Amino acid sequence: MVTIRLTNSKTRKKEEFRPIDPSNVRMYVCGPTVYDRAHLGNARPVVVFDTLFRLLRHVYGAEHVTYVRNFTDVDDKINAEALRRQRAGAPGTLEELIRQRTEETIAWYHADMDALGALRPNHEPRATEFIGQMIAMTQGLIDKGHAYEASGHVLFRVRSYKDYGKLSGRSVDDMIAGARVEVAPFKEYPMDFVLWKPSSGQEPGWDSPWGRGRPGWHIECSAMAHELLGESFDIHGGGLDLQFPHHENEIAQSACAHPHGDFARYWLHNEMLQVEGKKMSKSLGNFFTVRDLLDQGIPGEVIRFVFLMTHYRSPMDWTAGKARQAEATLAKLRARIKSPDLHVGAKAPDDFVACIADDLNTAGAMALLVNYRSDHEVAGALNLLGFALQGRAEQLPSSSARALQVLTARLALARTGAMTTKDFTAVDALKSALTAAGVEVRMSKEGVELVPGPDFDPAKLEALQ
RNA sequence: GGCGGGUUGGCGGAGAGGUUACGCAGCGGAUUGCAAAUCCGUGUAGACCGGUUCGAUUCCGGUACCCGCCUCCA
Repeated sequence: MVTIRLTNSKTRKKEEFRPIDPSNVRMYVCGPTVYDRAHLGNARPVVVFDTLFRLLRHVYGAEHVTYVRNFTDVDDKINAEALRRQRAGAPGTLEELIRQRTEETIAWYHADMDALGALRPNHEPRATEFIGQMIAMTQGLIDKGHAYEASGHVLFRVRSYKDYGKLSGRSVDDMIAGARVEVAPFKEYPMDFVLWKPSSGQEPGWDSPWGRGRPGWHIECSAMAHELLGESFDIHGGGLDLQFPHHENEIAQSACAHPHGDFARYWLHNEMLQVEGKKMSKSLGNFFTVRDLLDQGIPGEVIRFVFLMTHYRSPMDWTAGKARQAEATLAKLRARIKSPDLHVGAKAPDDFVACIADDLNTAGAMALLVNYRSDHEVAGALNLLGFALQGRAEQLPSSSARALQVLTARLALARTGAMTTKDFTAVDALKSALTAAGVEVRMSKEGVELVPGPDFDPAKLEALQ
């Protein structure tokens, strides 16, 4: 059995991973708020935890791992977008427009993350499907004295949980001293946070013991994790930005609601993404979505490869240069696998698995990968990381494949002739036309080989026939 | 202001208290009609200052700089 070691944010140490139940390893990862296209930063945790998911499946068996990632579909940004559409003349009630918006965003999200080669989690619960559980949990917290009702809101009583701040290494007093947010007047204590809040007529709402309202953000993850994974589960993941306050609040709620459970035993946080050395933000104008990159012709697997080149606990800098290098490296790796069909089920080499099992050291694993000499090792490693074995060349439409065959033969013939006549003008003309179509021309003693490159243009190629 | 993280060769980026990381680029060579691709060879880097040690880039302390979270955007 491979030993997996993970850096647990809870203890700040790299620890050996021991699942509660090896026949059902359970992981929860915070998913997106579905109000708009996922930006590149949203994709990092998806790729990181997809890698962990694949590793767990490799070690414990695919049917023995349960991965849950939620969709937050109750949020003021969604409401705002729906309202904007209604004002712009879109037909339907606000509720319908909200539903429409979340449905369409989830479809985008799926399409974009599929393109990155991320497996779908076993469960993708939507907050709106678990309102009942959230209300029950909130009521339970009130009953136990961990929460209170004030001005139509229900608030969590932070001082009732002694370990509050432990995960993020903050003391409650320090946070109050440095707080920059205005404190709502109905709070008993400045750090108390909302479990339930009232909804106006326009806002989506559900009936509750505290009137028509909607849940606060943090309670959904606690309620859904409990419902789908139980009082105690193995891994909870998300971006470092969520460590405080989101995860801190999840722990407080869950620990108080289910004092006999551990909630999550291992907490994993991925560092943030930057773009060309700077934080990606709308104000800096370097903000872009996964779809933007895909539309620019950067394949999803290249994005995935770039992400894996950096360890998940280091800030990752997205640069155009890295994308180019990743694309070239990936193409080279593929070129080594002469017969992809023979390696469909190839297992990753032991040292490769061990490297990834060591706190997801994907960057180190990449170094091993580029040095494997056998097809089978390369294929196994690519399989584990979720890369297809077939590159662009094998996925060509049949018309392009035929054109390549024809042109290979023609070039070889012209070259053989030129060898004797010493007149290479025709050969060179064909070669530059092929290069212009994005095809790499390889000529050696063994013969002629045409390899479509990243800029391959099937139309130009077929025109040459 | 509070809390956390980082600083490795031209670039990217790991591990390990003492032996070449690795990749890309560069340079030299082989090969090639010319190229490309490929193959071979080539780089003693570790922010700064102390400490521990026979020995530190790796451990400890401090300094500087950078970054993130605490605030809509992850």
